[in-house]
Amino acid sequence: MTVSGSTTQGGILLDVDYVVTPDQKAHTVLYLRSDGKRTRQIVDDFLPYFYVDCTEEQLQSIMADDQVLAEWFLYSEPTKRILYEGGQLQPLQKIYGKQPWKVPQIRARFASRQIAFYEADIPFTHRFMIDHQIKGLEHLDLTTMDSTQTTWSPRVCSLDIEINNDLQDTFEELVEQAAYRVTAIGMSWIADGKLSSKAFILEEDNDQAEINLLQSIFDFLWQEVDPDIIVTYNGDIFDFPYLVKRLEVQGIDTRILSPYGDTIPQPPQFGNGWKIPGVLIFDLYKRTRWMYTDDGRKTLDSVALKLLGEQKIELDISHGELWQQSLTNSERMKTFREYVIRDARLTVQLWEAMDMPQWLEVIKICGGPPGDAMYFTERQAGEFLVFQVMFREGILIPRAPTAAEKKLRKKERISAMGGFVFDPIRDIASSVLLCDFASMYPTIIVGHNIGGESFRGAVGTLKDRFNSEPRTSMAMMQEELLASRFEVKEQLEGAITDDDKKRLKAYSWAIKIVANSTFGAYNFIGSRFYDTDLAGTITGLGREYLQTIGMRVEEFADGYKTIYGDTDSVFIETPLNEKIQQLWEKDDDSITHIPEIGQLLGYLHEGLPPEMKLELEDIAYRIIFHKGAKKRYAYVSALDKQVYIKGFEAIRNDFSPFAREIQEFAFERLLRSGDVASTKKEVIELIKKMLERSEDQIKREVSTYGPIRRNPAKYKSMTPAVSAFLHLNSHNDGRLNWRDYDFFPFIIIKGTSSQKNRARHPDLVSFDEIDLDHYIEEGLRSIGRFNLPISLDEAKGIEYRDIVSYFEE
DNA sequence: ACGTGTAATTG
DNA sequence: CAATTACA
Repeated sequence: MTVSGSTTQGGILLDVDYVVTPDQKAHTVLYLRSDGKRTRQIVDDFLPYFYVDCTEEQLQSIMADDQVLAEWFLYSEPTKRILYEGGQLQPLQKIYGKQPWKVPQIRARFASRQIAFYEADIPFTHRFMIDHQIKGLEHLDLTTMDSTQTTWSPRVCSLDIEINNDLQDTFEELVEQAAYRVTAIGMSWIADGKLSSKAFILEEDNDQAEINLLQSIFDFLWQEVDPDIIVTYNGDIFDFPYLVKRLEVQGIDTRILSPYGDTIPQPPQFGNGWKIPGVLIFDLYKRTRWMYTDDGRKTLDSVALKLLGEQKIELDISHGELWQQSLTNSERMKTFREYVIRDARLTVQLWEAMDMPQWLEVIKICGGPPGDAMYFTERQAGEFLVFQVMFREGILIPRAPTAAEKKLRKKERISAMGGFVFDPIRDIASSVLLCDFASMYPTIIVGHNIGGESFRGAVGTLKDRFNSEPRTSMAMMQEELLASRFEVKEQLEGAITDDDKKRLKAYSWAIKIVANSTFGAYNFIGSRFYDTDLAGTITGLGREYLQTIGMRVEEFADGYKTIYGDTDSVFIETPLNEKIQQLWEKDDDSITHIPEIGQLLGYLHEGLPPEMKLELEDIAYRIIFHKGAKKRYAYVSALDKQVYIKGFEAIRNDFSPFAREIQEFAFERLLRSGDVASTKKEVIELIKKMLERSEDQIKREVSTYGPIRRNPAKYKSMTPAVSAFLHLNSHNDGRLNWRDYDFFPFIIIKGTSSQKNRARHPDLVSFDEIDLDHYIEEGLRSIGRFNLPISLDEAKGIEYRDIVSYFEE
């Protein structure tokens, strides 16, 4: 390992990239933040390689008659690696070569000779991270190539451009020509916890002024702000492509967009975003999918309103016109400046509000190159950590499936069975222990040494399907994650400052994400680790353990009963009424020592692998089930006295807030009082009061959101939300685009025909049109389902318009 | 573009 | 019944 021309001992690894030398060799570029300064280092002796299953002699004779191969090839070495499937040690040739991008072409020459190859589909920069066992965004020592954990936090800066246009065109149309002047650029950045903003505004309407503006912006960005991360809102489809194009139009070298001034920005590839070597870039819009906003859209304003609570500033004219007026009117200039700064500030504030710092923790844990890992899915992050462990242990990373293989998998797949769910045996119960397995599937994987290396096949007893040697990569990875999560939890208990707590919580969250995401990969057709038999064995073990626990509860002592459970949880009814009553009456939420609980948990742990831990999650003073329906319950905690609702309509976003409030109130009253008759009265009182609210408030509360997932024409069965969109669109001459909405708000208006004919956008509904009966019934219907006699008929004593007339008839 | 299990509504 | 959704 040689770092050529190294001027530094090391630093925070911001990203990895590579350049090609004139003799067609790949040199790795490490981008670092070293003692606060930006620096890059070249590694000149890390080469692309992969493994082939043949002898040295074979390799030589192939090389002799294959010109393409010989040209790429540099040297080879005999080696041994463990095969992922079956875990056998295999002698192989490790072959090194020149250009990384030629690997697919080179491996094909072995495939055509029926020679097996391995790890020929790991991208070069990924290979670098894995082979050096290093982590991004952590401190990298260049002399030892070791990563160490730091508490470093990046400098984040937002970038937002304005152009002289009324934005009637689509982003694509604007970018196509880049015909309009850049009139302003806003930046907002956080350094040492302090937020600063700056607006650069074009003050004259001529080319030279625009050129000067564009140049000064990047001087300022790289000299003064010096960001590690540039964050935008829609920057991938607008700000970056527009800027690059506009720089070209004005004859400015696009390399000013690089902190080193010598590389050009790279457009998105494989679903990534724009890249500028040396700085990380992220478009926040990418993470707003399926976010609930008030108007159902995902503009910066809608998302900022939702997450930052900041109201939109309404402009009476377009951005372009505002800029034009600002050239001669200082008041307008002030407004324009405020507007530019505001958008930049909101964008940088969203970075935190959208929990992006937490995702940086995932990047650190998984060890992927930060520029790519920024765009990883949770599964990809989990898999990358497995790659890191596999390399360390000398196990070959399985090949990614081709498109054809994925298609075949989809066709032939027999999905693994999932978790087991108990039928609730009560409508209502008290003194119930809510227990669950901590990280159930990860602990099963560790406890049984599960993985492709040890799997003997889906035959025989579940517990006997895995060899104990070799230790699998998945089990090792999960074991390490469980240990570090345990460590973080201990640190968290000792943490004093809010900053430390926040950092540790983010880290703990990230570990959990990475651990949990890998199990699902076994059942995912796109994964390298796809194996439904293996997945089925894990879930099968889970079902076995859960059912055993369920039975053991009742063997423990009289009065203990399993009344419900789902996948990794058991709800245990106990005879501890007096002690739990005492807990309930205590003001704080600490657990008074109840020896029976400890004894029960001890009893339940007998026979479990040591890694598996059944934990007491909460104690329900009272709990309600809808008998016969799984995954639905509500309880009040004897510890923190809060009401928790799971699965019911009261927490479902496809029910109106109006109906949800009715159900939530009913649960709240019933759980606390335990009295059906008084609850019933109180619910009726509540509905009366709700109907006395202002028309505006009621209208807001009956507005419900439904998703628009595809082109409305492609729906076989029209949902109210889609039909409300079509209705609104017909009032806008068909100009609306369904893609602008993730969730579309609608209100059902009075009438007798089907809902799809009565769904309207709230703006097109007057209060008198609202079908209030529909919404009251929605609320009452869900209460009626408690199996507790609060029926619809009884509740019809409510006095209000239509129901009054119903009684008069 | 991690997984399965489940309940509910609409037409 | 199928289609659709959102939850655990």
